[in-house]
Amino acid sequence: MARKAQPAGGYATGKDVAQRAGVSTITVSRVFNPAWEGKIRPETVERVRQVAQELNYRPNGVARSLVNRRTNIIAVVIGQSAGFFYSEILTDLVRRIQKSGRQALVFSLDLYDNVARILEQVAQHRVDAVVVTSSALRTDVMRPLEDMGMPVILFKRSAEQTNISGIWCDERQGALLAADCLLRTGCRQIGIVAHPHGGTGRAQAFAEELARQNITPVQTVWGDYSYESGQQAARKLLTDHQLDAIFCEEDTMAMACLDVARQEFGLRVPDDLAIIGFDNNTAAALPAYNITTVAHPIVDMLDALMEAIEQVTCDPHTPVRRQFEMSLLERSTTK
Amino acid sequence: MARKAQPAGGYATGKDVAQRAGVSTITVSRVFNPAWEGKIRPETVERVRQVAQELNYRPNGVARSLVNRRTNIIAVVIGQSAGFFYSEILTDLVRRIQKSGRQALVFSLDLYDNVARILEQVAQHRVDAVVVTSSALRTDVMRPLEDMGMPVILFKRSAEQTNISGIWCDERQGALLAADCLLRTGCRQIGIVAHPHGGTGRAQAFAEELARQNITPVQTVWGDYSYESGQQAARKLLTDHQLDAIFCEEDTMAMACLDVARQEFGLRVPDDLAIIGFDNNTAAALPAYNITTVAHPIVDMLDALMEAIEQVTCDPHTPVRRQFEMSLLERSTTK
DNA sequence: GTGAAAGCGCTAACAT
DNA sequence: ATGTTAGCGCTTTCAC
Repeated sequence: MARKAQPAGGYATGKDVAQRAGVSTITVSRVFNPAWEGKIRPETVERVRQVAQELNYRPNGVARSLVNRRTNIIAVVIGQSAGFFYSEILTDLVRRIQKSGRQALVFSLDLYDNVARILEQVAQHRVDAVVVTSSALRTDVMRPLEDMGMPVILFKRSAEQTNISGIWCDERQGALLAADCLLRTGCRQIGIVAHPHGGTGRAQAFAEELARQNITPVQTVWGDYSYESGQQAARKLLTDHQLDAIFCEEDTMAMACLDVARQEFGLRVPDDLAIIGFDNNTAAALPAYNITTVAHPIVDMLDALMEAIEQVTCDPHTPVRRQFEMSLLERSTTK
Repeated sequence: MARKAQPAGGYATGKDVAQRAGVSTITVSRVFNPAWEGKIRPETVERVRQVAQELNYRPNGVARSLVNRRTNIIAVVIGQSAGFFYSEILTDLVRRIQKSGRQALVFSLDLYDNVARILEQVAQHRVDAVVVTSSALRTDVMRPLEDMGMPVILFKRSAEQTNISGIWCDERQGALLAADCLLRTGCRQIGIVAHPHGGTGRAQAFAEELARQNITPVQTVWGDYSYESGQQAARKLLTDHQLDAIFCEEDTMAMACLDVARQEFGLRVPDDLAIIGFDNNTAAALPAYNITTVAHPIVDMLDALMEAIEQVTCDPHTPVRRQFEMSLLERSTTK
């Protein structure tokens, strides 16, 4: 095979192909550009393709991006408290992006301190848009990107306080659904597991709704969306009080509560204790958990996101903003 | 703020900064190049940085890549039967890549037919290396990349039949561990859930080890690594036969077996039925499942992968190949 | 310490 | 239907 036909060190270029095929570089360019389909003499196309194959030539996407001022790359920034939820969303999102003819450059934030550096990398890459799913990220951190004029789309995190593009849910409304469910089924001694600066306002909205019905949450304890923090939260709540319900700001913590309640406190769920989570993780839907939870209409949201990407890559200066409603999935941890 | 100082439509360039700072473009380039740190008069640096900030200037990574012949991007190709396993690996991997100063361009394969097209995109992007974790991908599909001279590293999938770079496990040895465990604890009526063309040889090695001890598996049924396929497999096995153990080629299916055995057949695990999985999913480790499983030394493997990336980006023509041993995590689904 | 010229690989605009 | 010219934004010589 003609494996070694390229110039040492690098890849074959359009010029290499052009010379060997006896045409100009622009002709090679056109052969590999769908827009010129059919506007080049078939035998020329044939010859160019032939030589290209011999040389293992592929158009250099980097050079193309430079000229076209479009990379066809979407940056996807995911948060550190990924848990089960974001990693699922991630693969879905990547597939959608791929299907739209683009590619996903994925960034994962684990610590606060390097966020600026990472966003700096995003900025330098001249991606066509940035999708941010990390709810732990304060919006002002994204200012450098916005100031550059790089389109930012917040996904599945509140964008209410800003005028950036965003696809999010009315999480207060979701929290109301949870509160209603518990109150409706007779729960009165209610504990809450919340993130100290989750910024989602889920627990707050939940507590407010209880208050409207003259119920005060027995206790609120903190968790960081990890399974372990959920365990500790549950131990604390169930040791200190005689509860009949726990509301968790996130499913992974709800799963931990369920395990602790059953295995460590011998409670029957939902008879002795009801548990409601938030987010509809894949894992929470497993039969051994089957957690009642407040769910995002994730498919619709992804549809909206892809539309937003399409829009925003055409006109970066008009933000696309859509809010969705949440729904309650009543499974087996509530009556 | 000087938000609108850029030329219409695009981003500020080094030239823009140079003009406004009264220097040449090359000086701007140097100010933003770490290698020139300290070799430029501090007041020049100061002035350039000042103007750059006013203009929201960032060096154009695309242009840099074109000149440097390095994108600092690693392509990561993940398979369709992602389940819980790959999505976790993915976020870990992305973080590692990030920490090494590179970025991850993620591709997800869902259907067989567009694989070639997707790999074509990978090829055009001039990524510094390609990491392939999809075990459903036949190695010959990667030939175009290799022929181009683009470094491919197989990760967590057998690379034994090839001479491509790879980081993988001795899955036969892993399967032996599972077989030993079941036989040692007195299991004799053993069912198997395998992937018809998983190509991992896990079930085969498992069966061979049983044979060495004069045991024949009662039945082998097929699953595609999904939870649902695991359910069906379990129903079939447990309806047809009186088993005392099931070996699953993958954890998600083992979880399904556990649920079906407990909830639909009223079996006690591990007393009535032992279950062993493979891969050590995060979900399989949850207390409500706590599946005994054959695990990859995933941290070591990621370390090795990052080393391999480092190597291969320097010298693309010397493959880096390492095989690891697997270990048995005895949890609560075996005696 | 800084600059001028050339070129990375490609394509838009204008020829022919 | 194909070629020429110029330039995308940056960096690498080689000068000064």
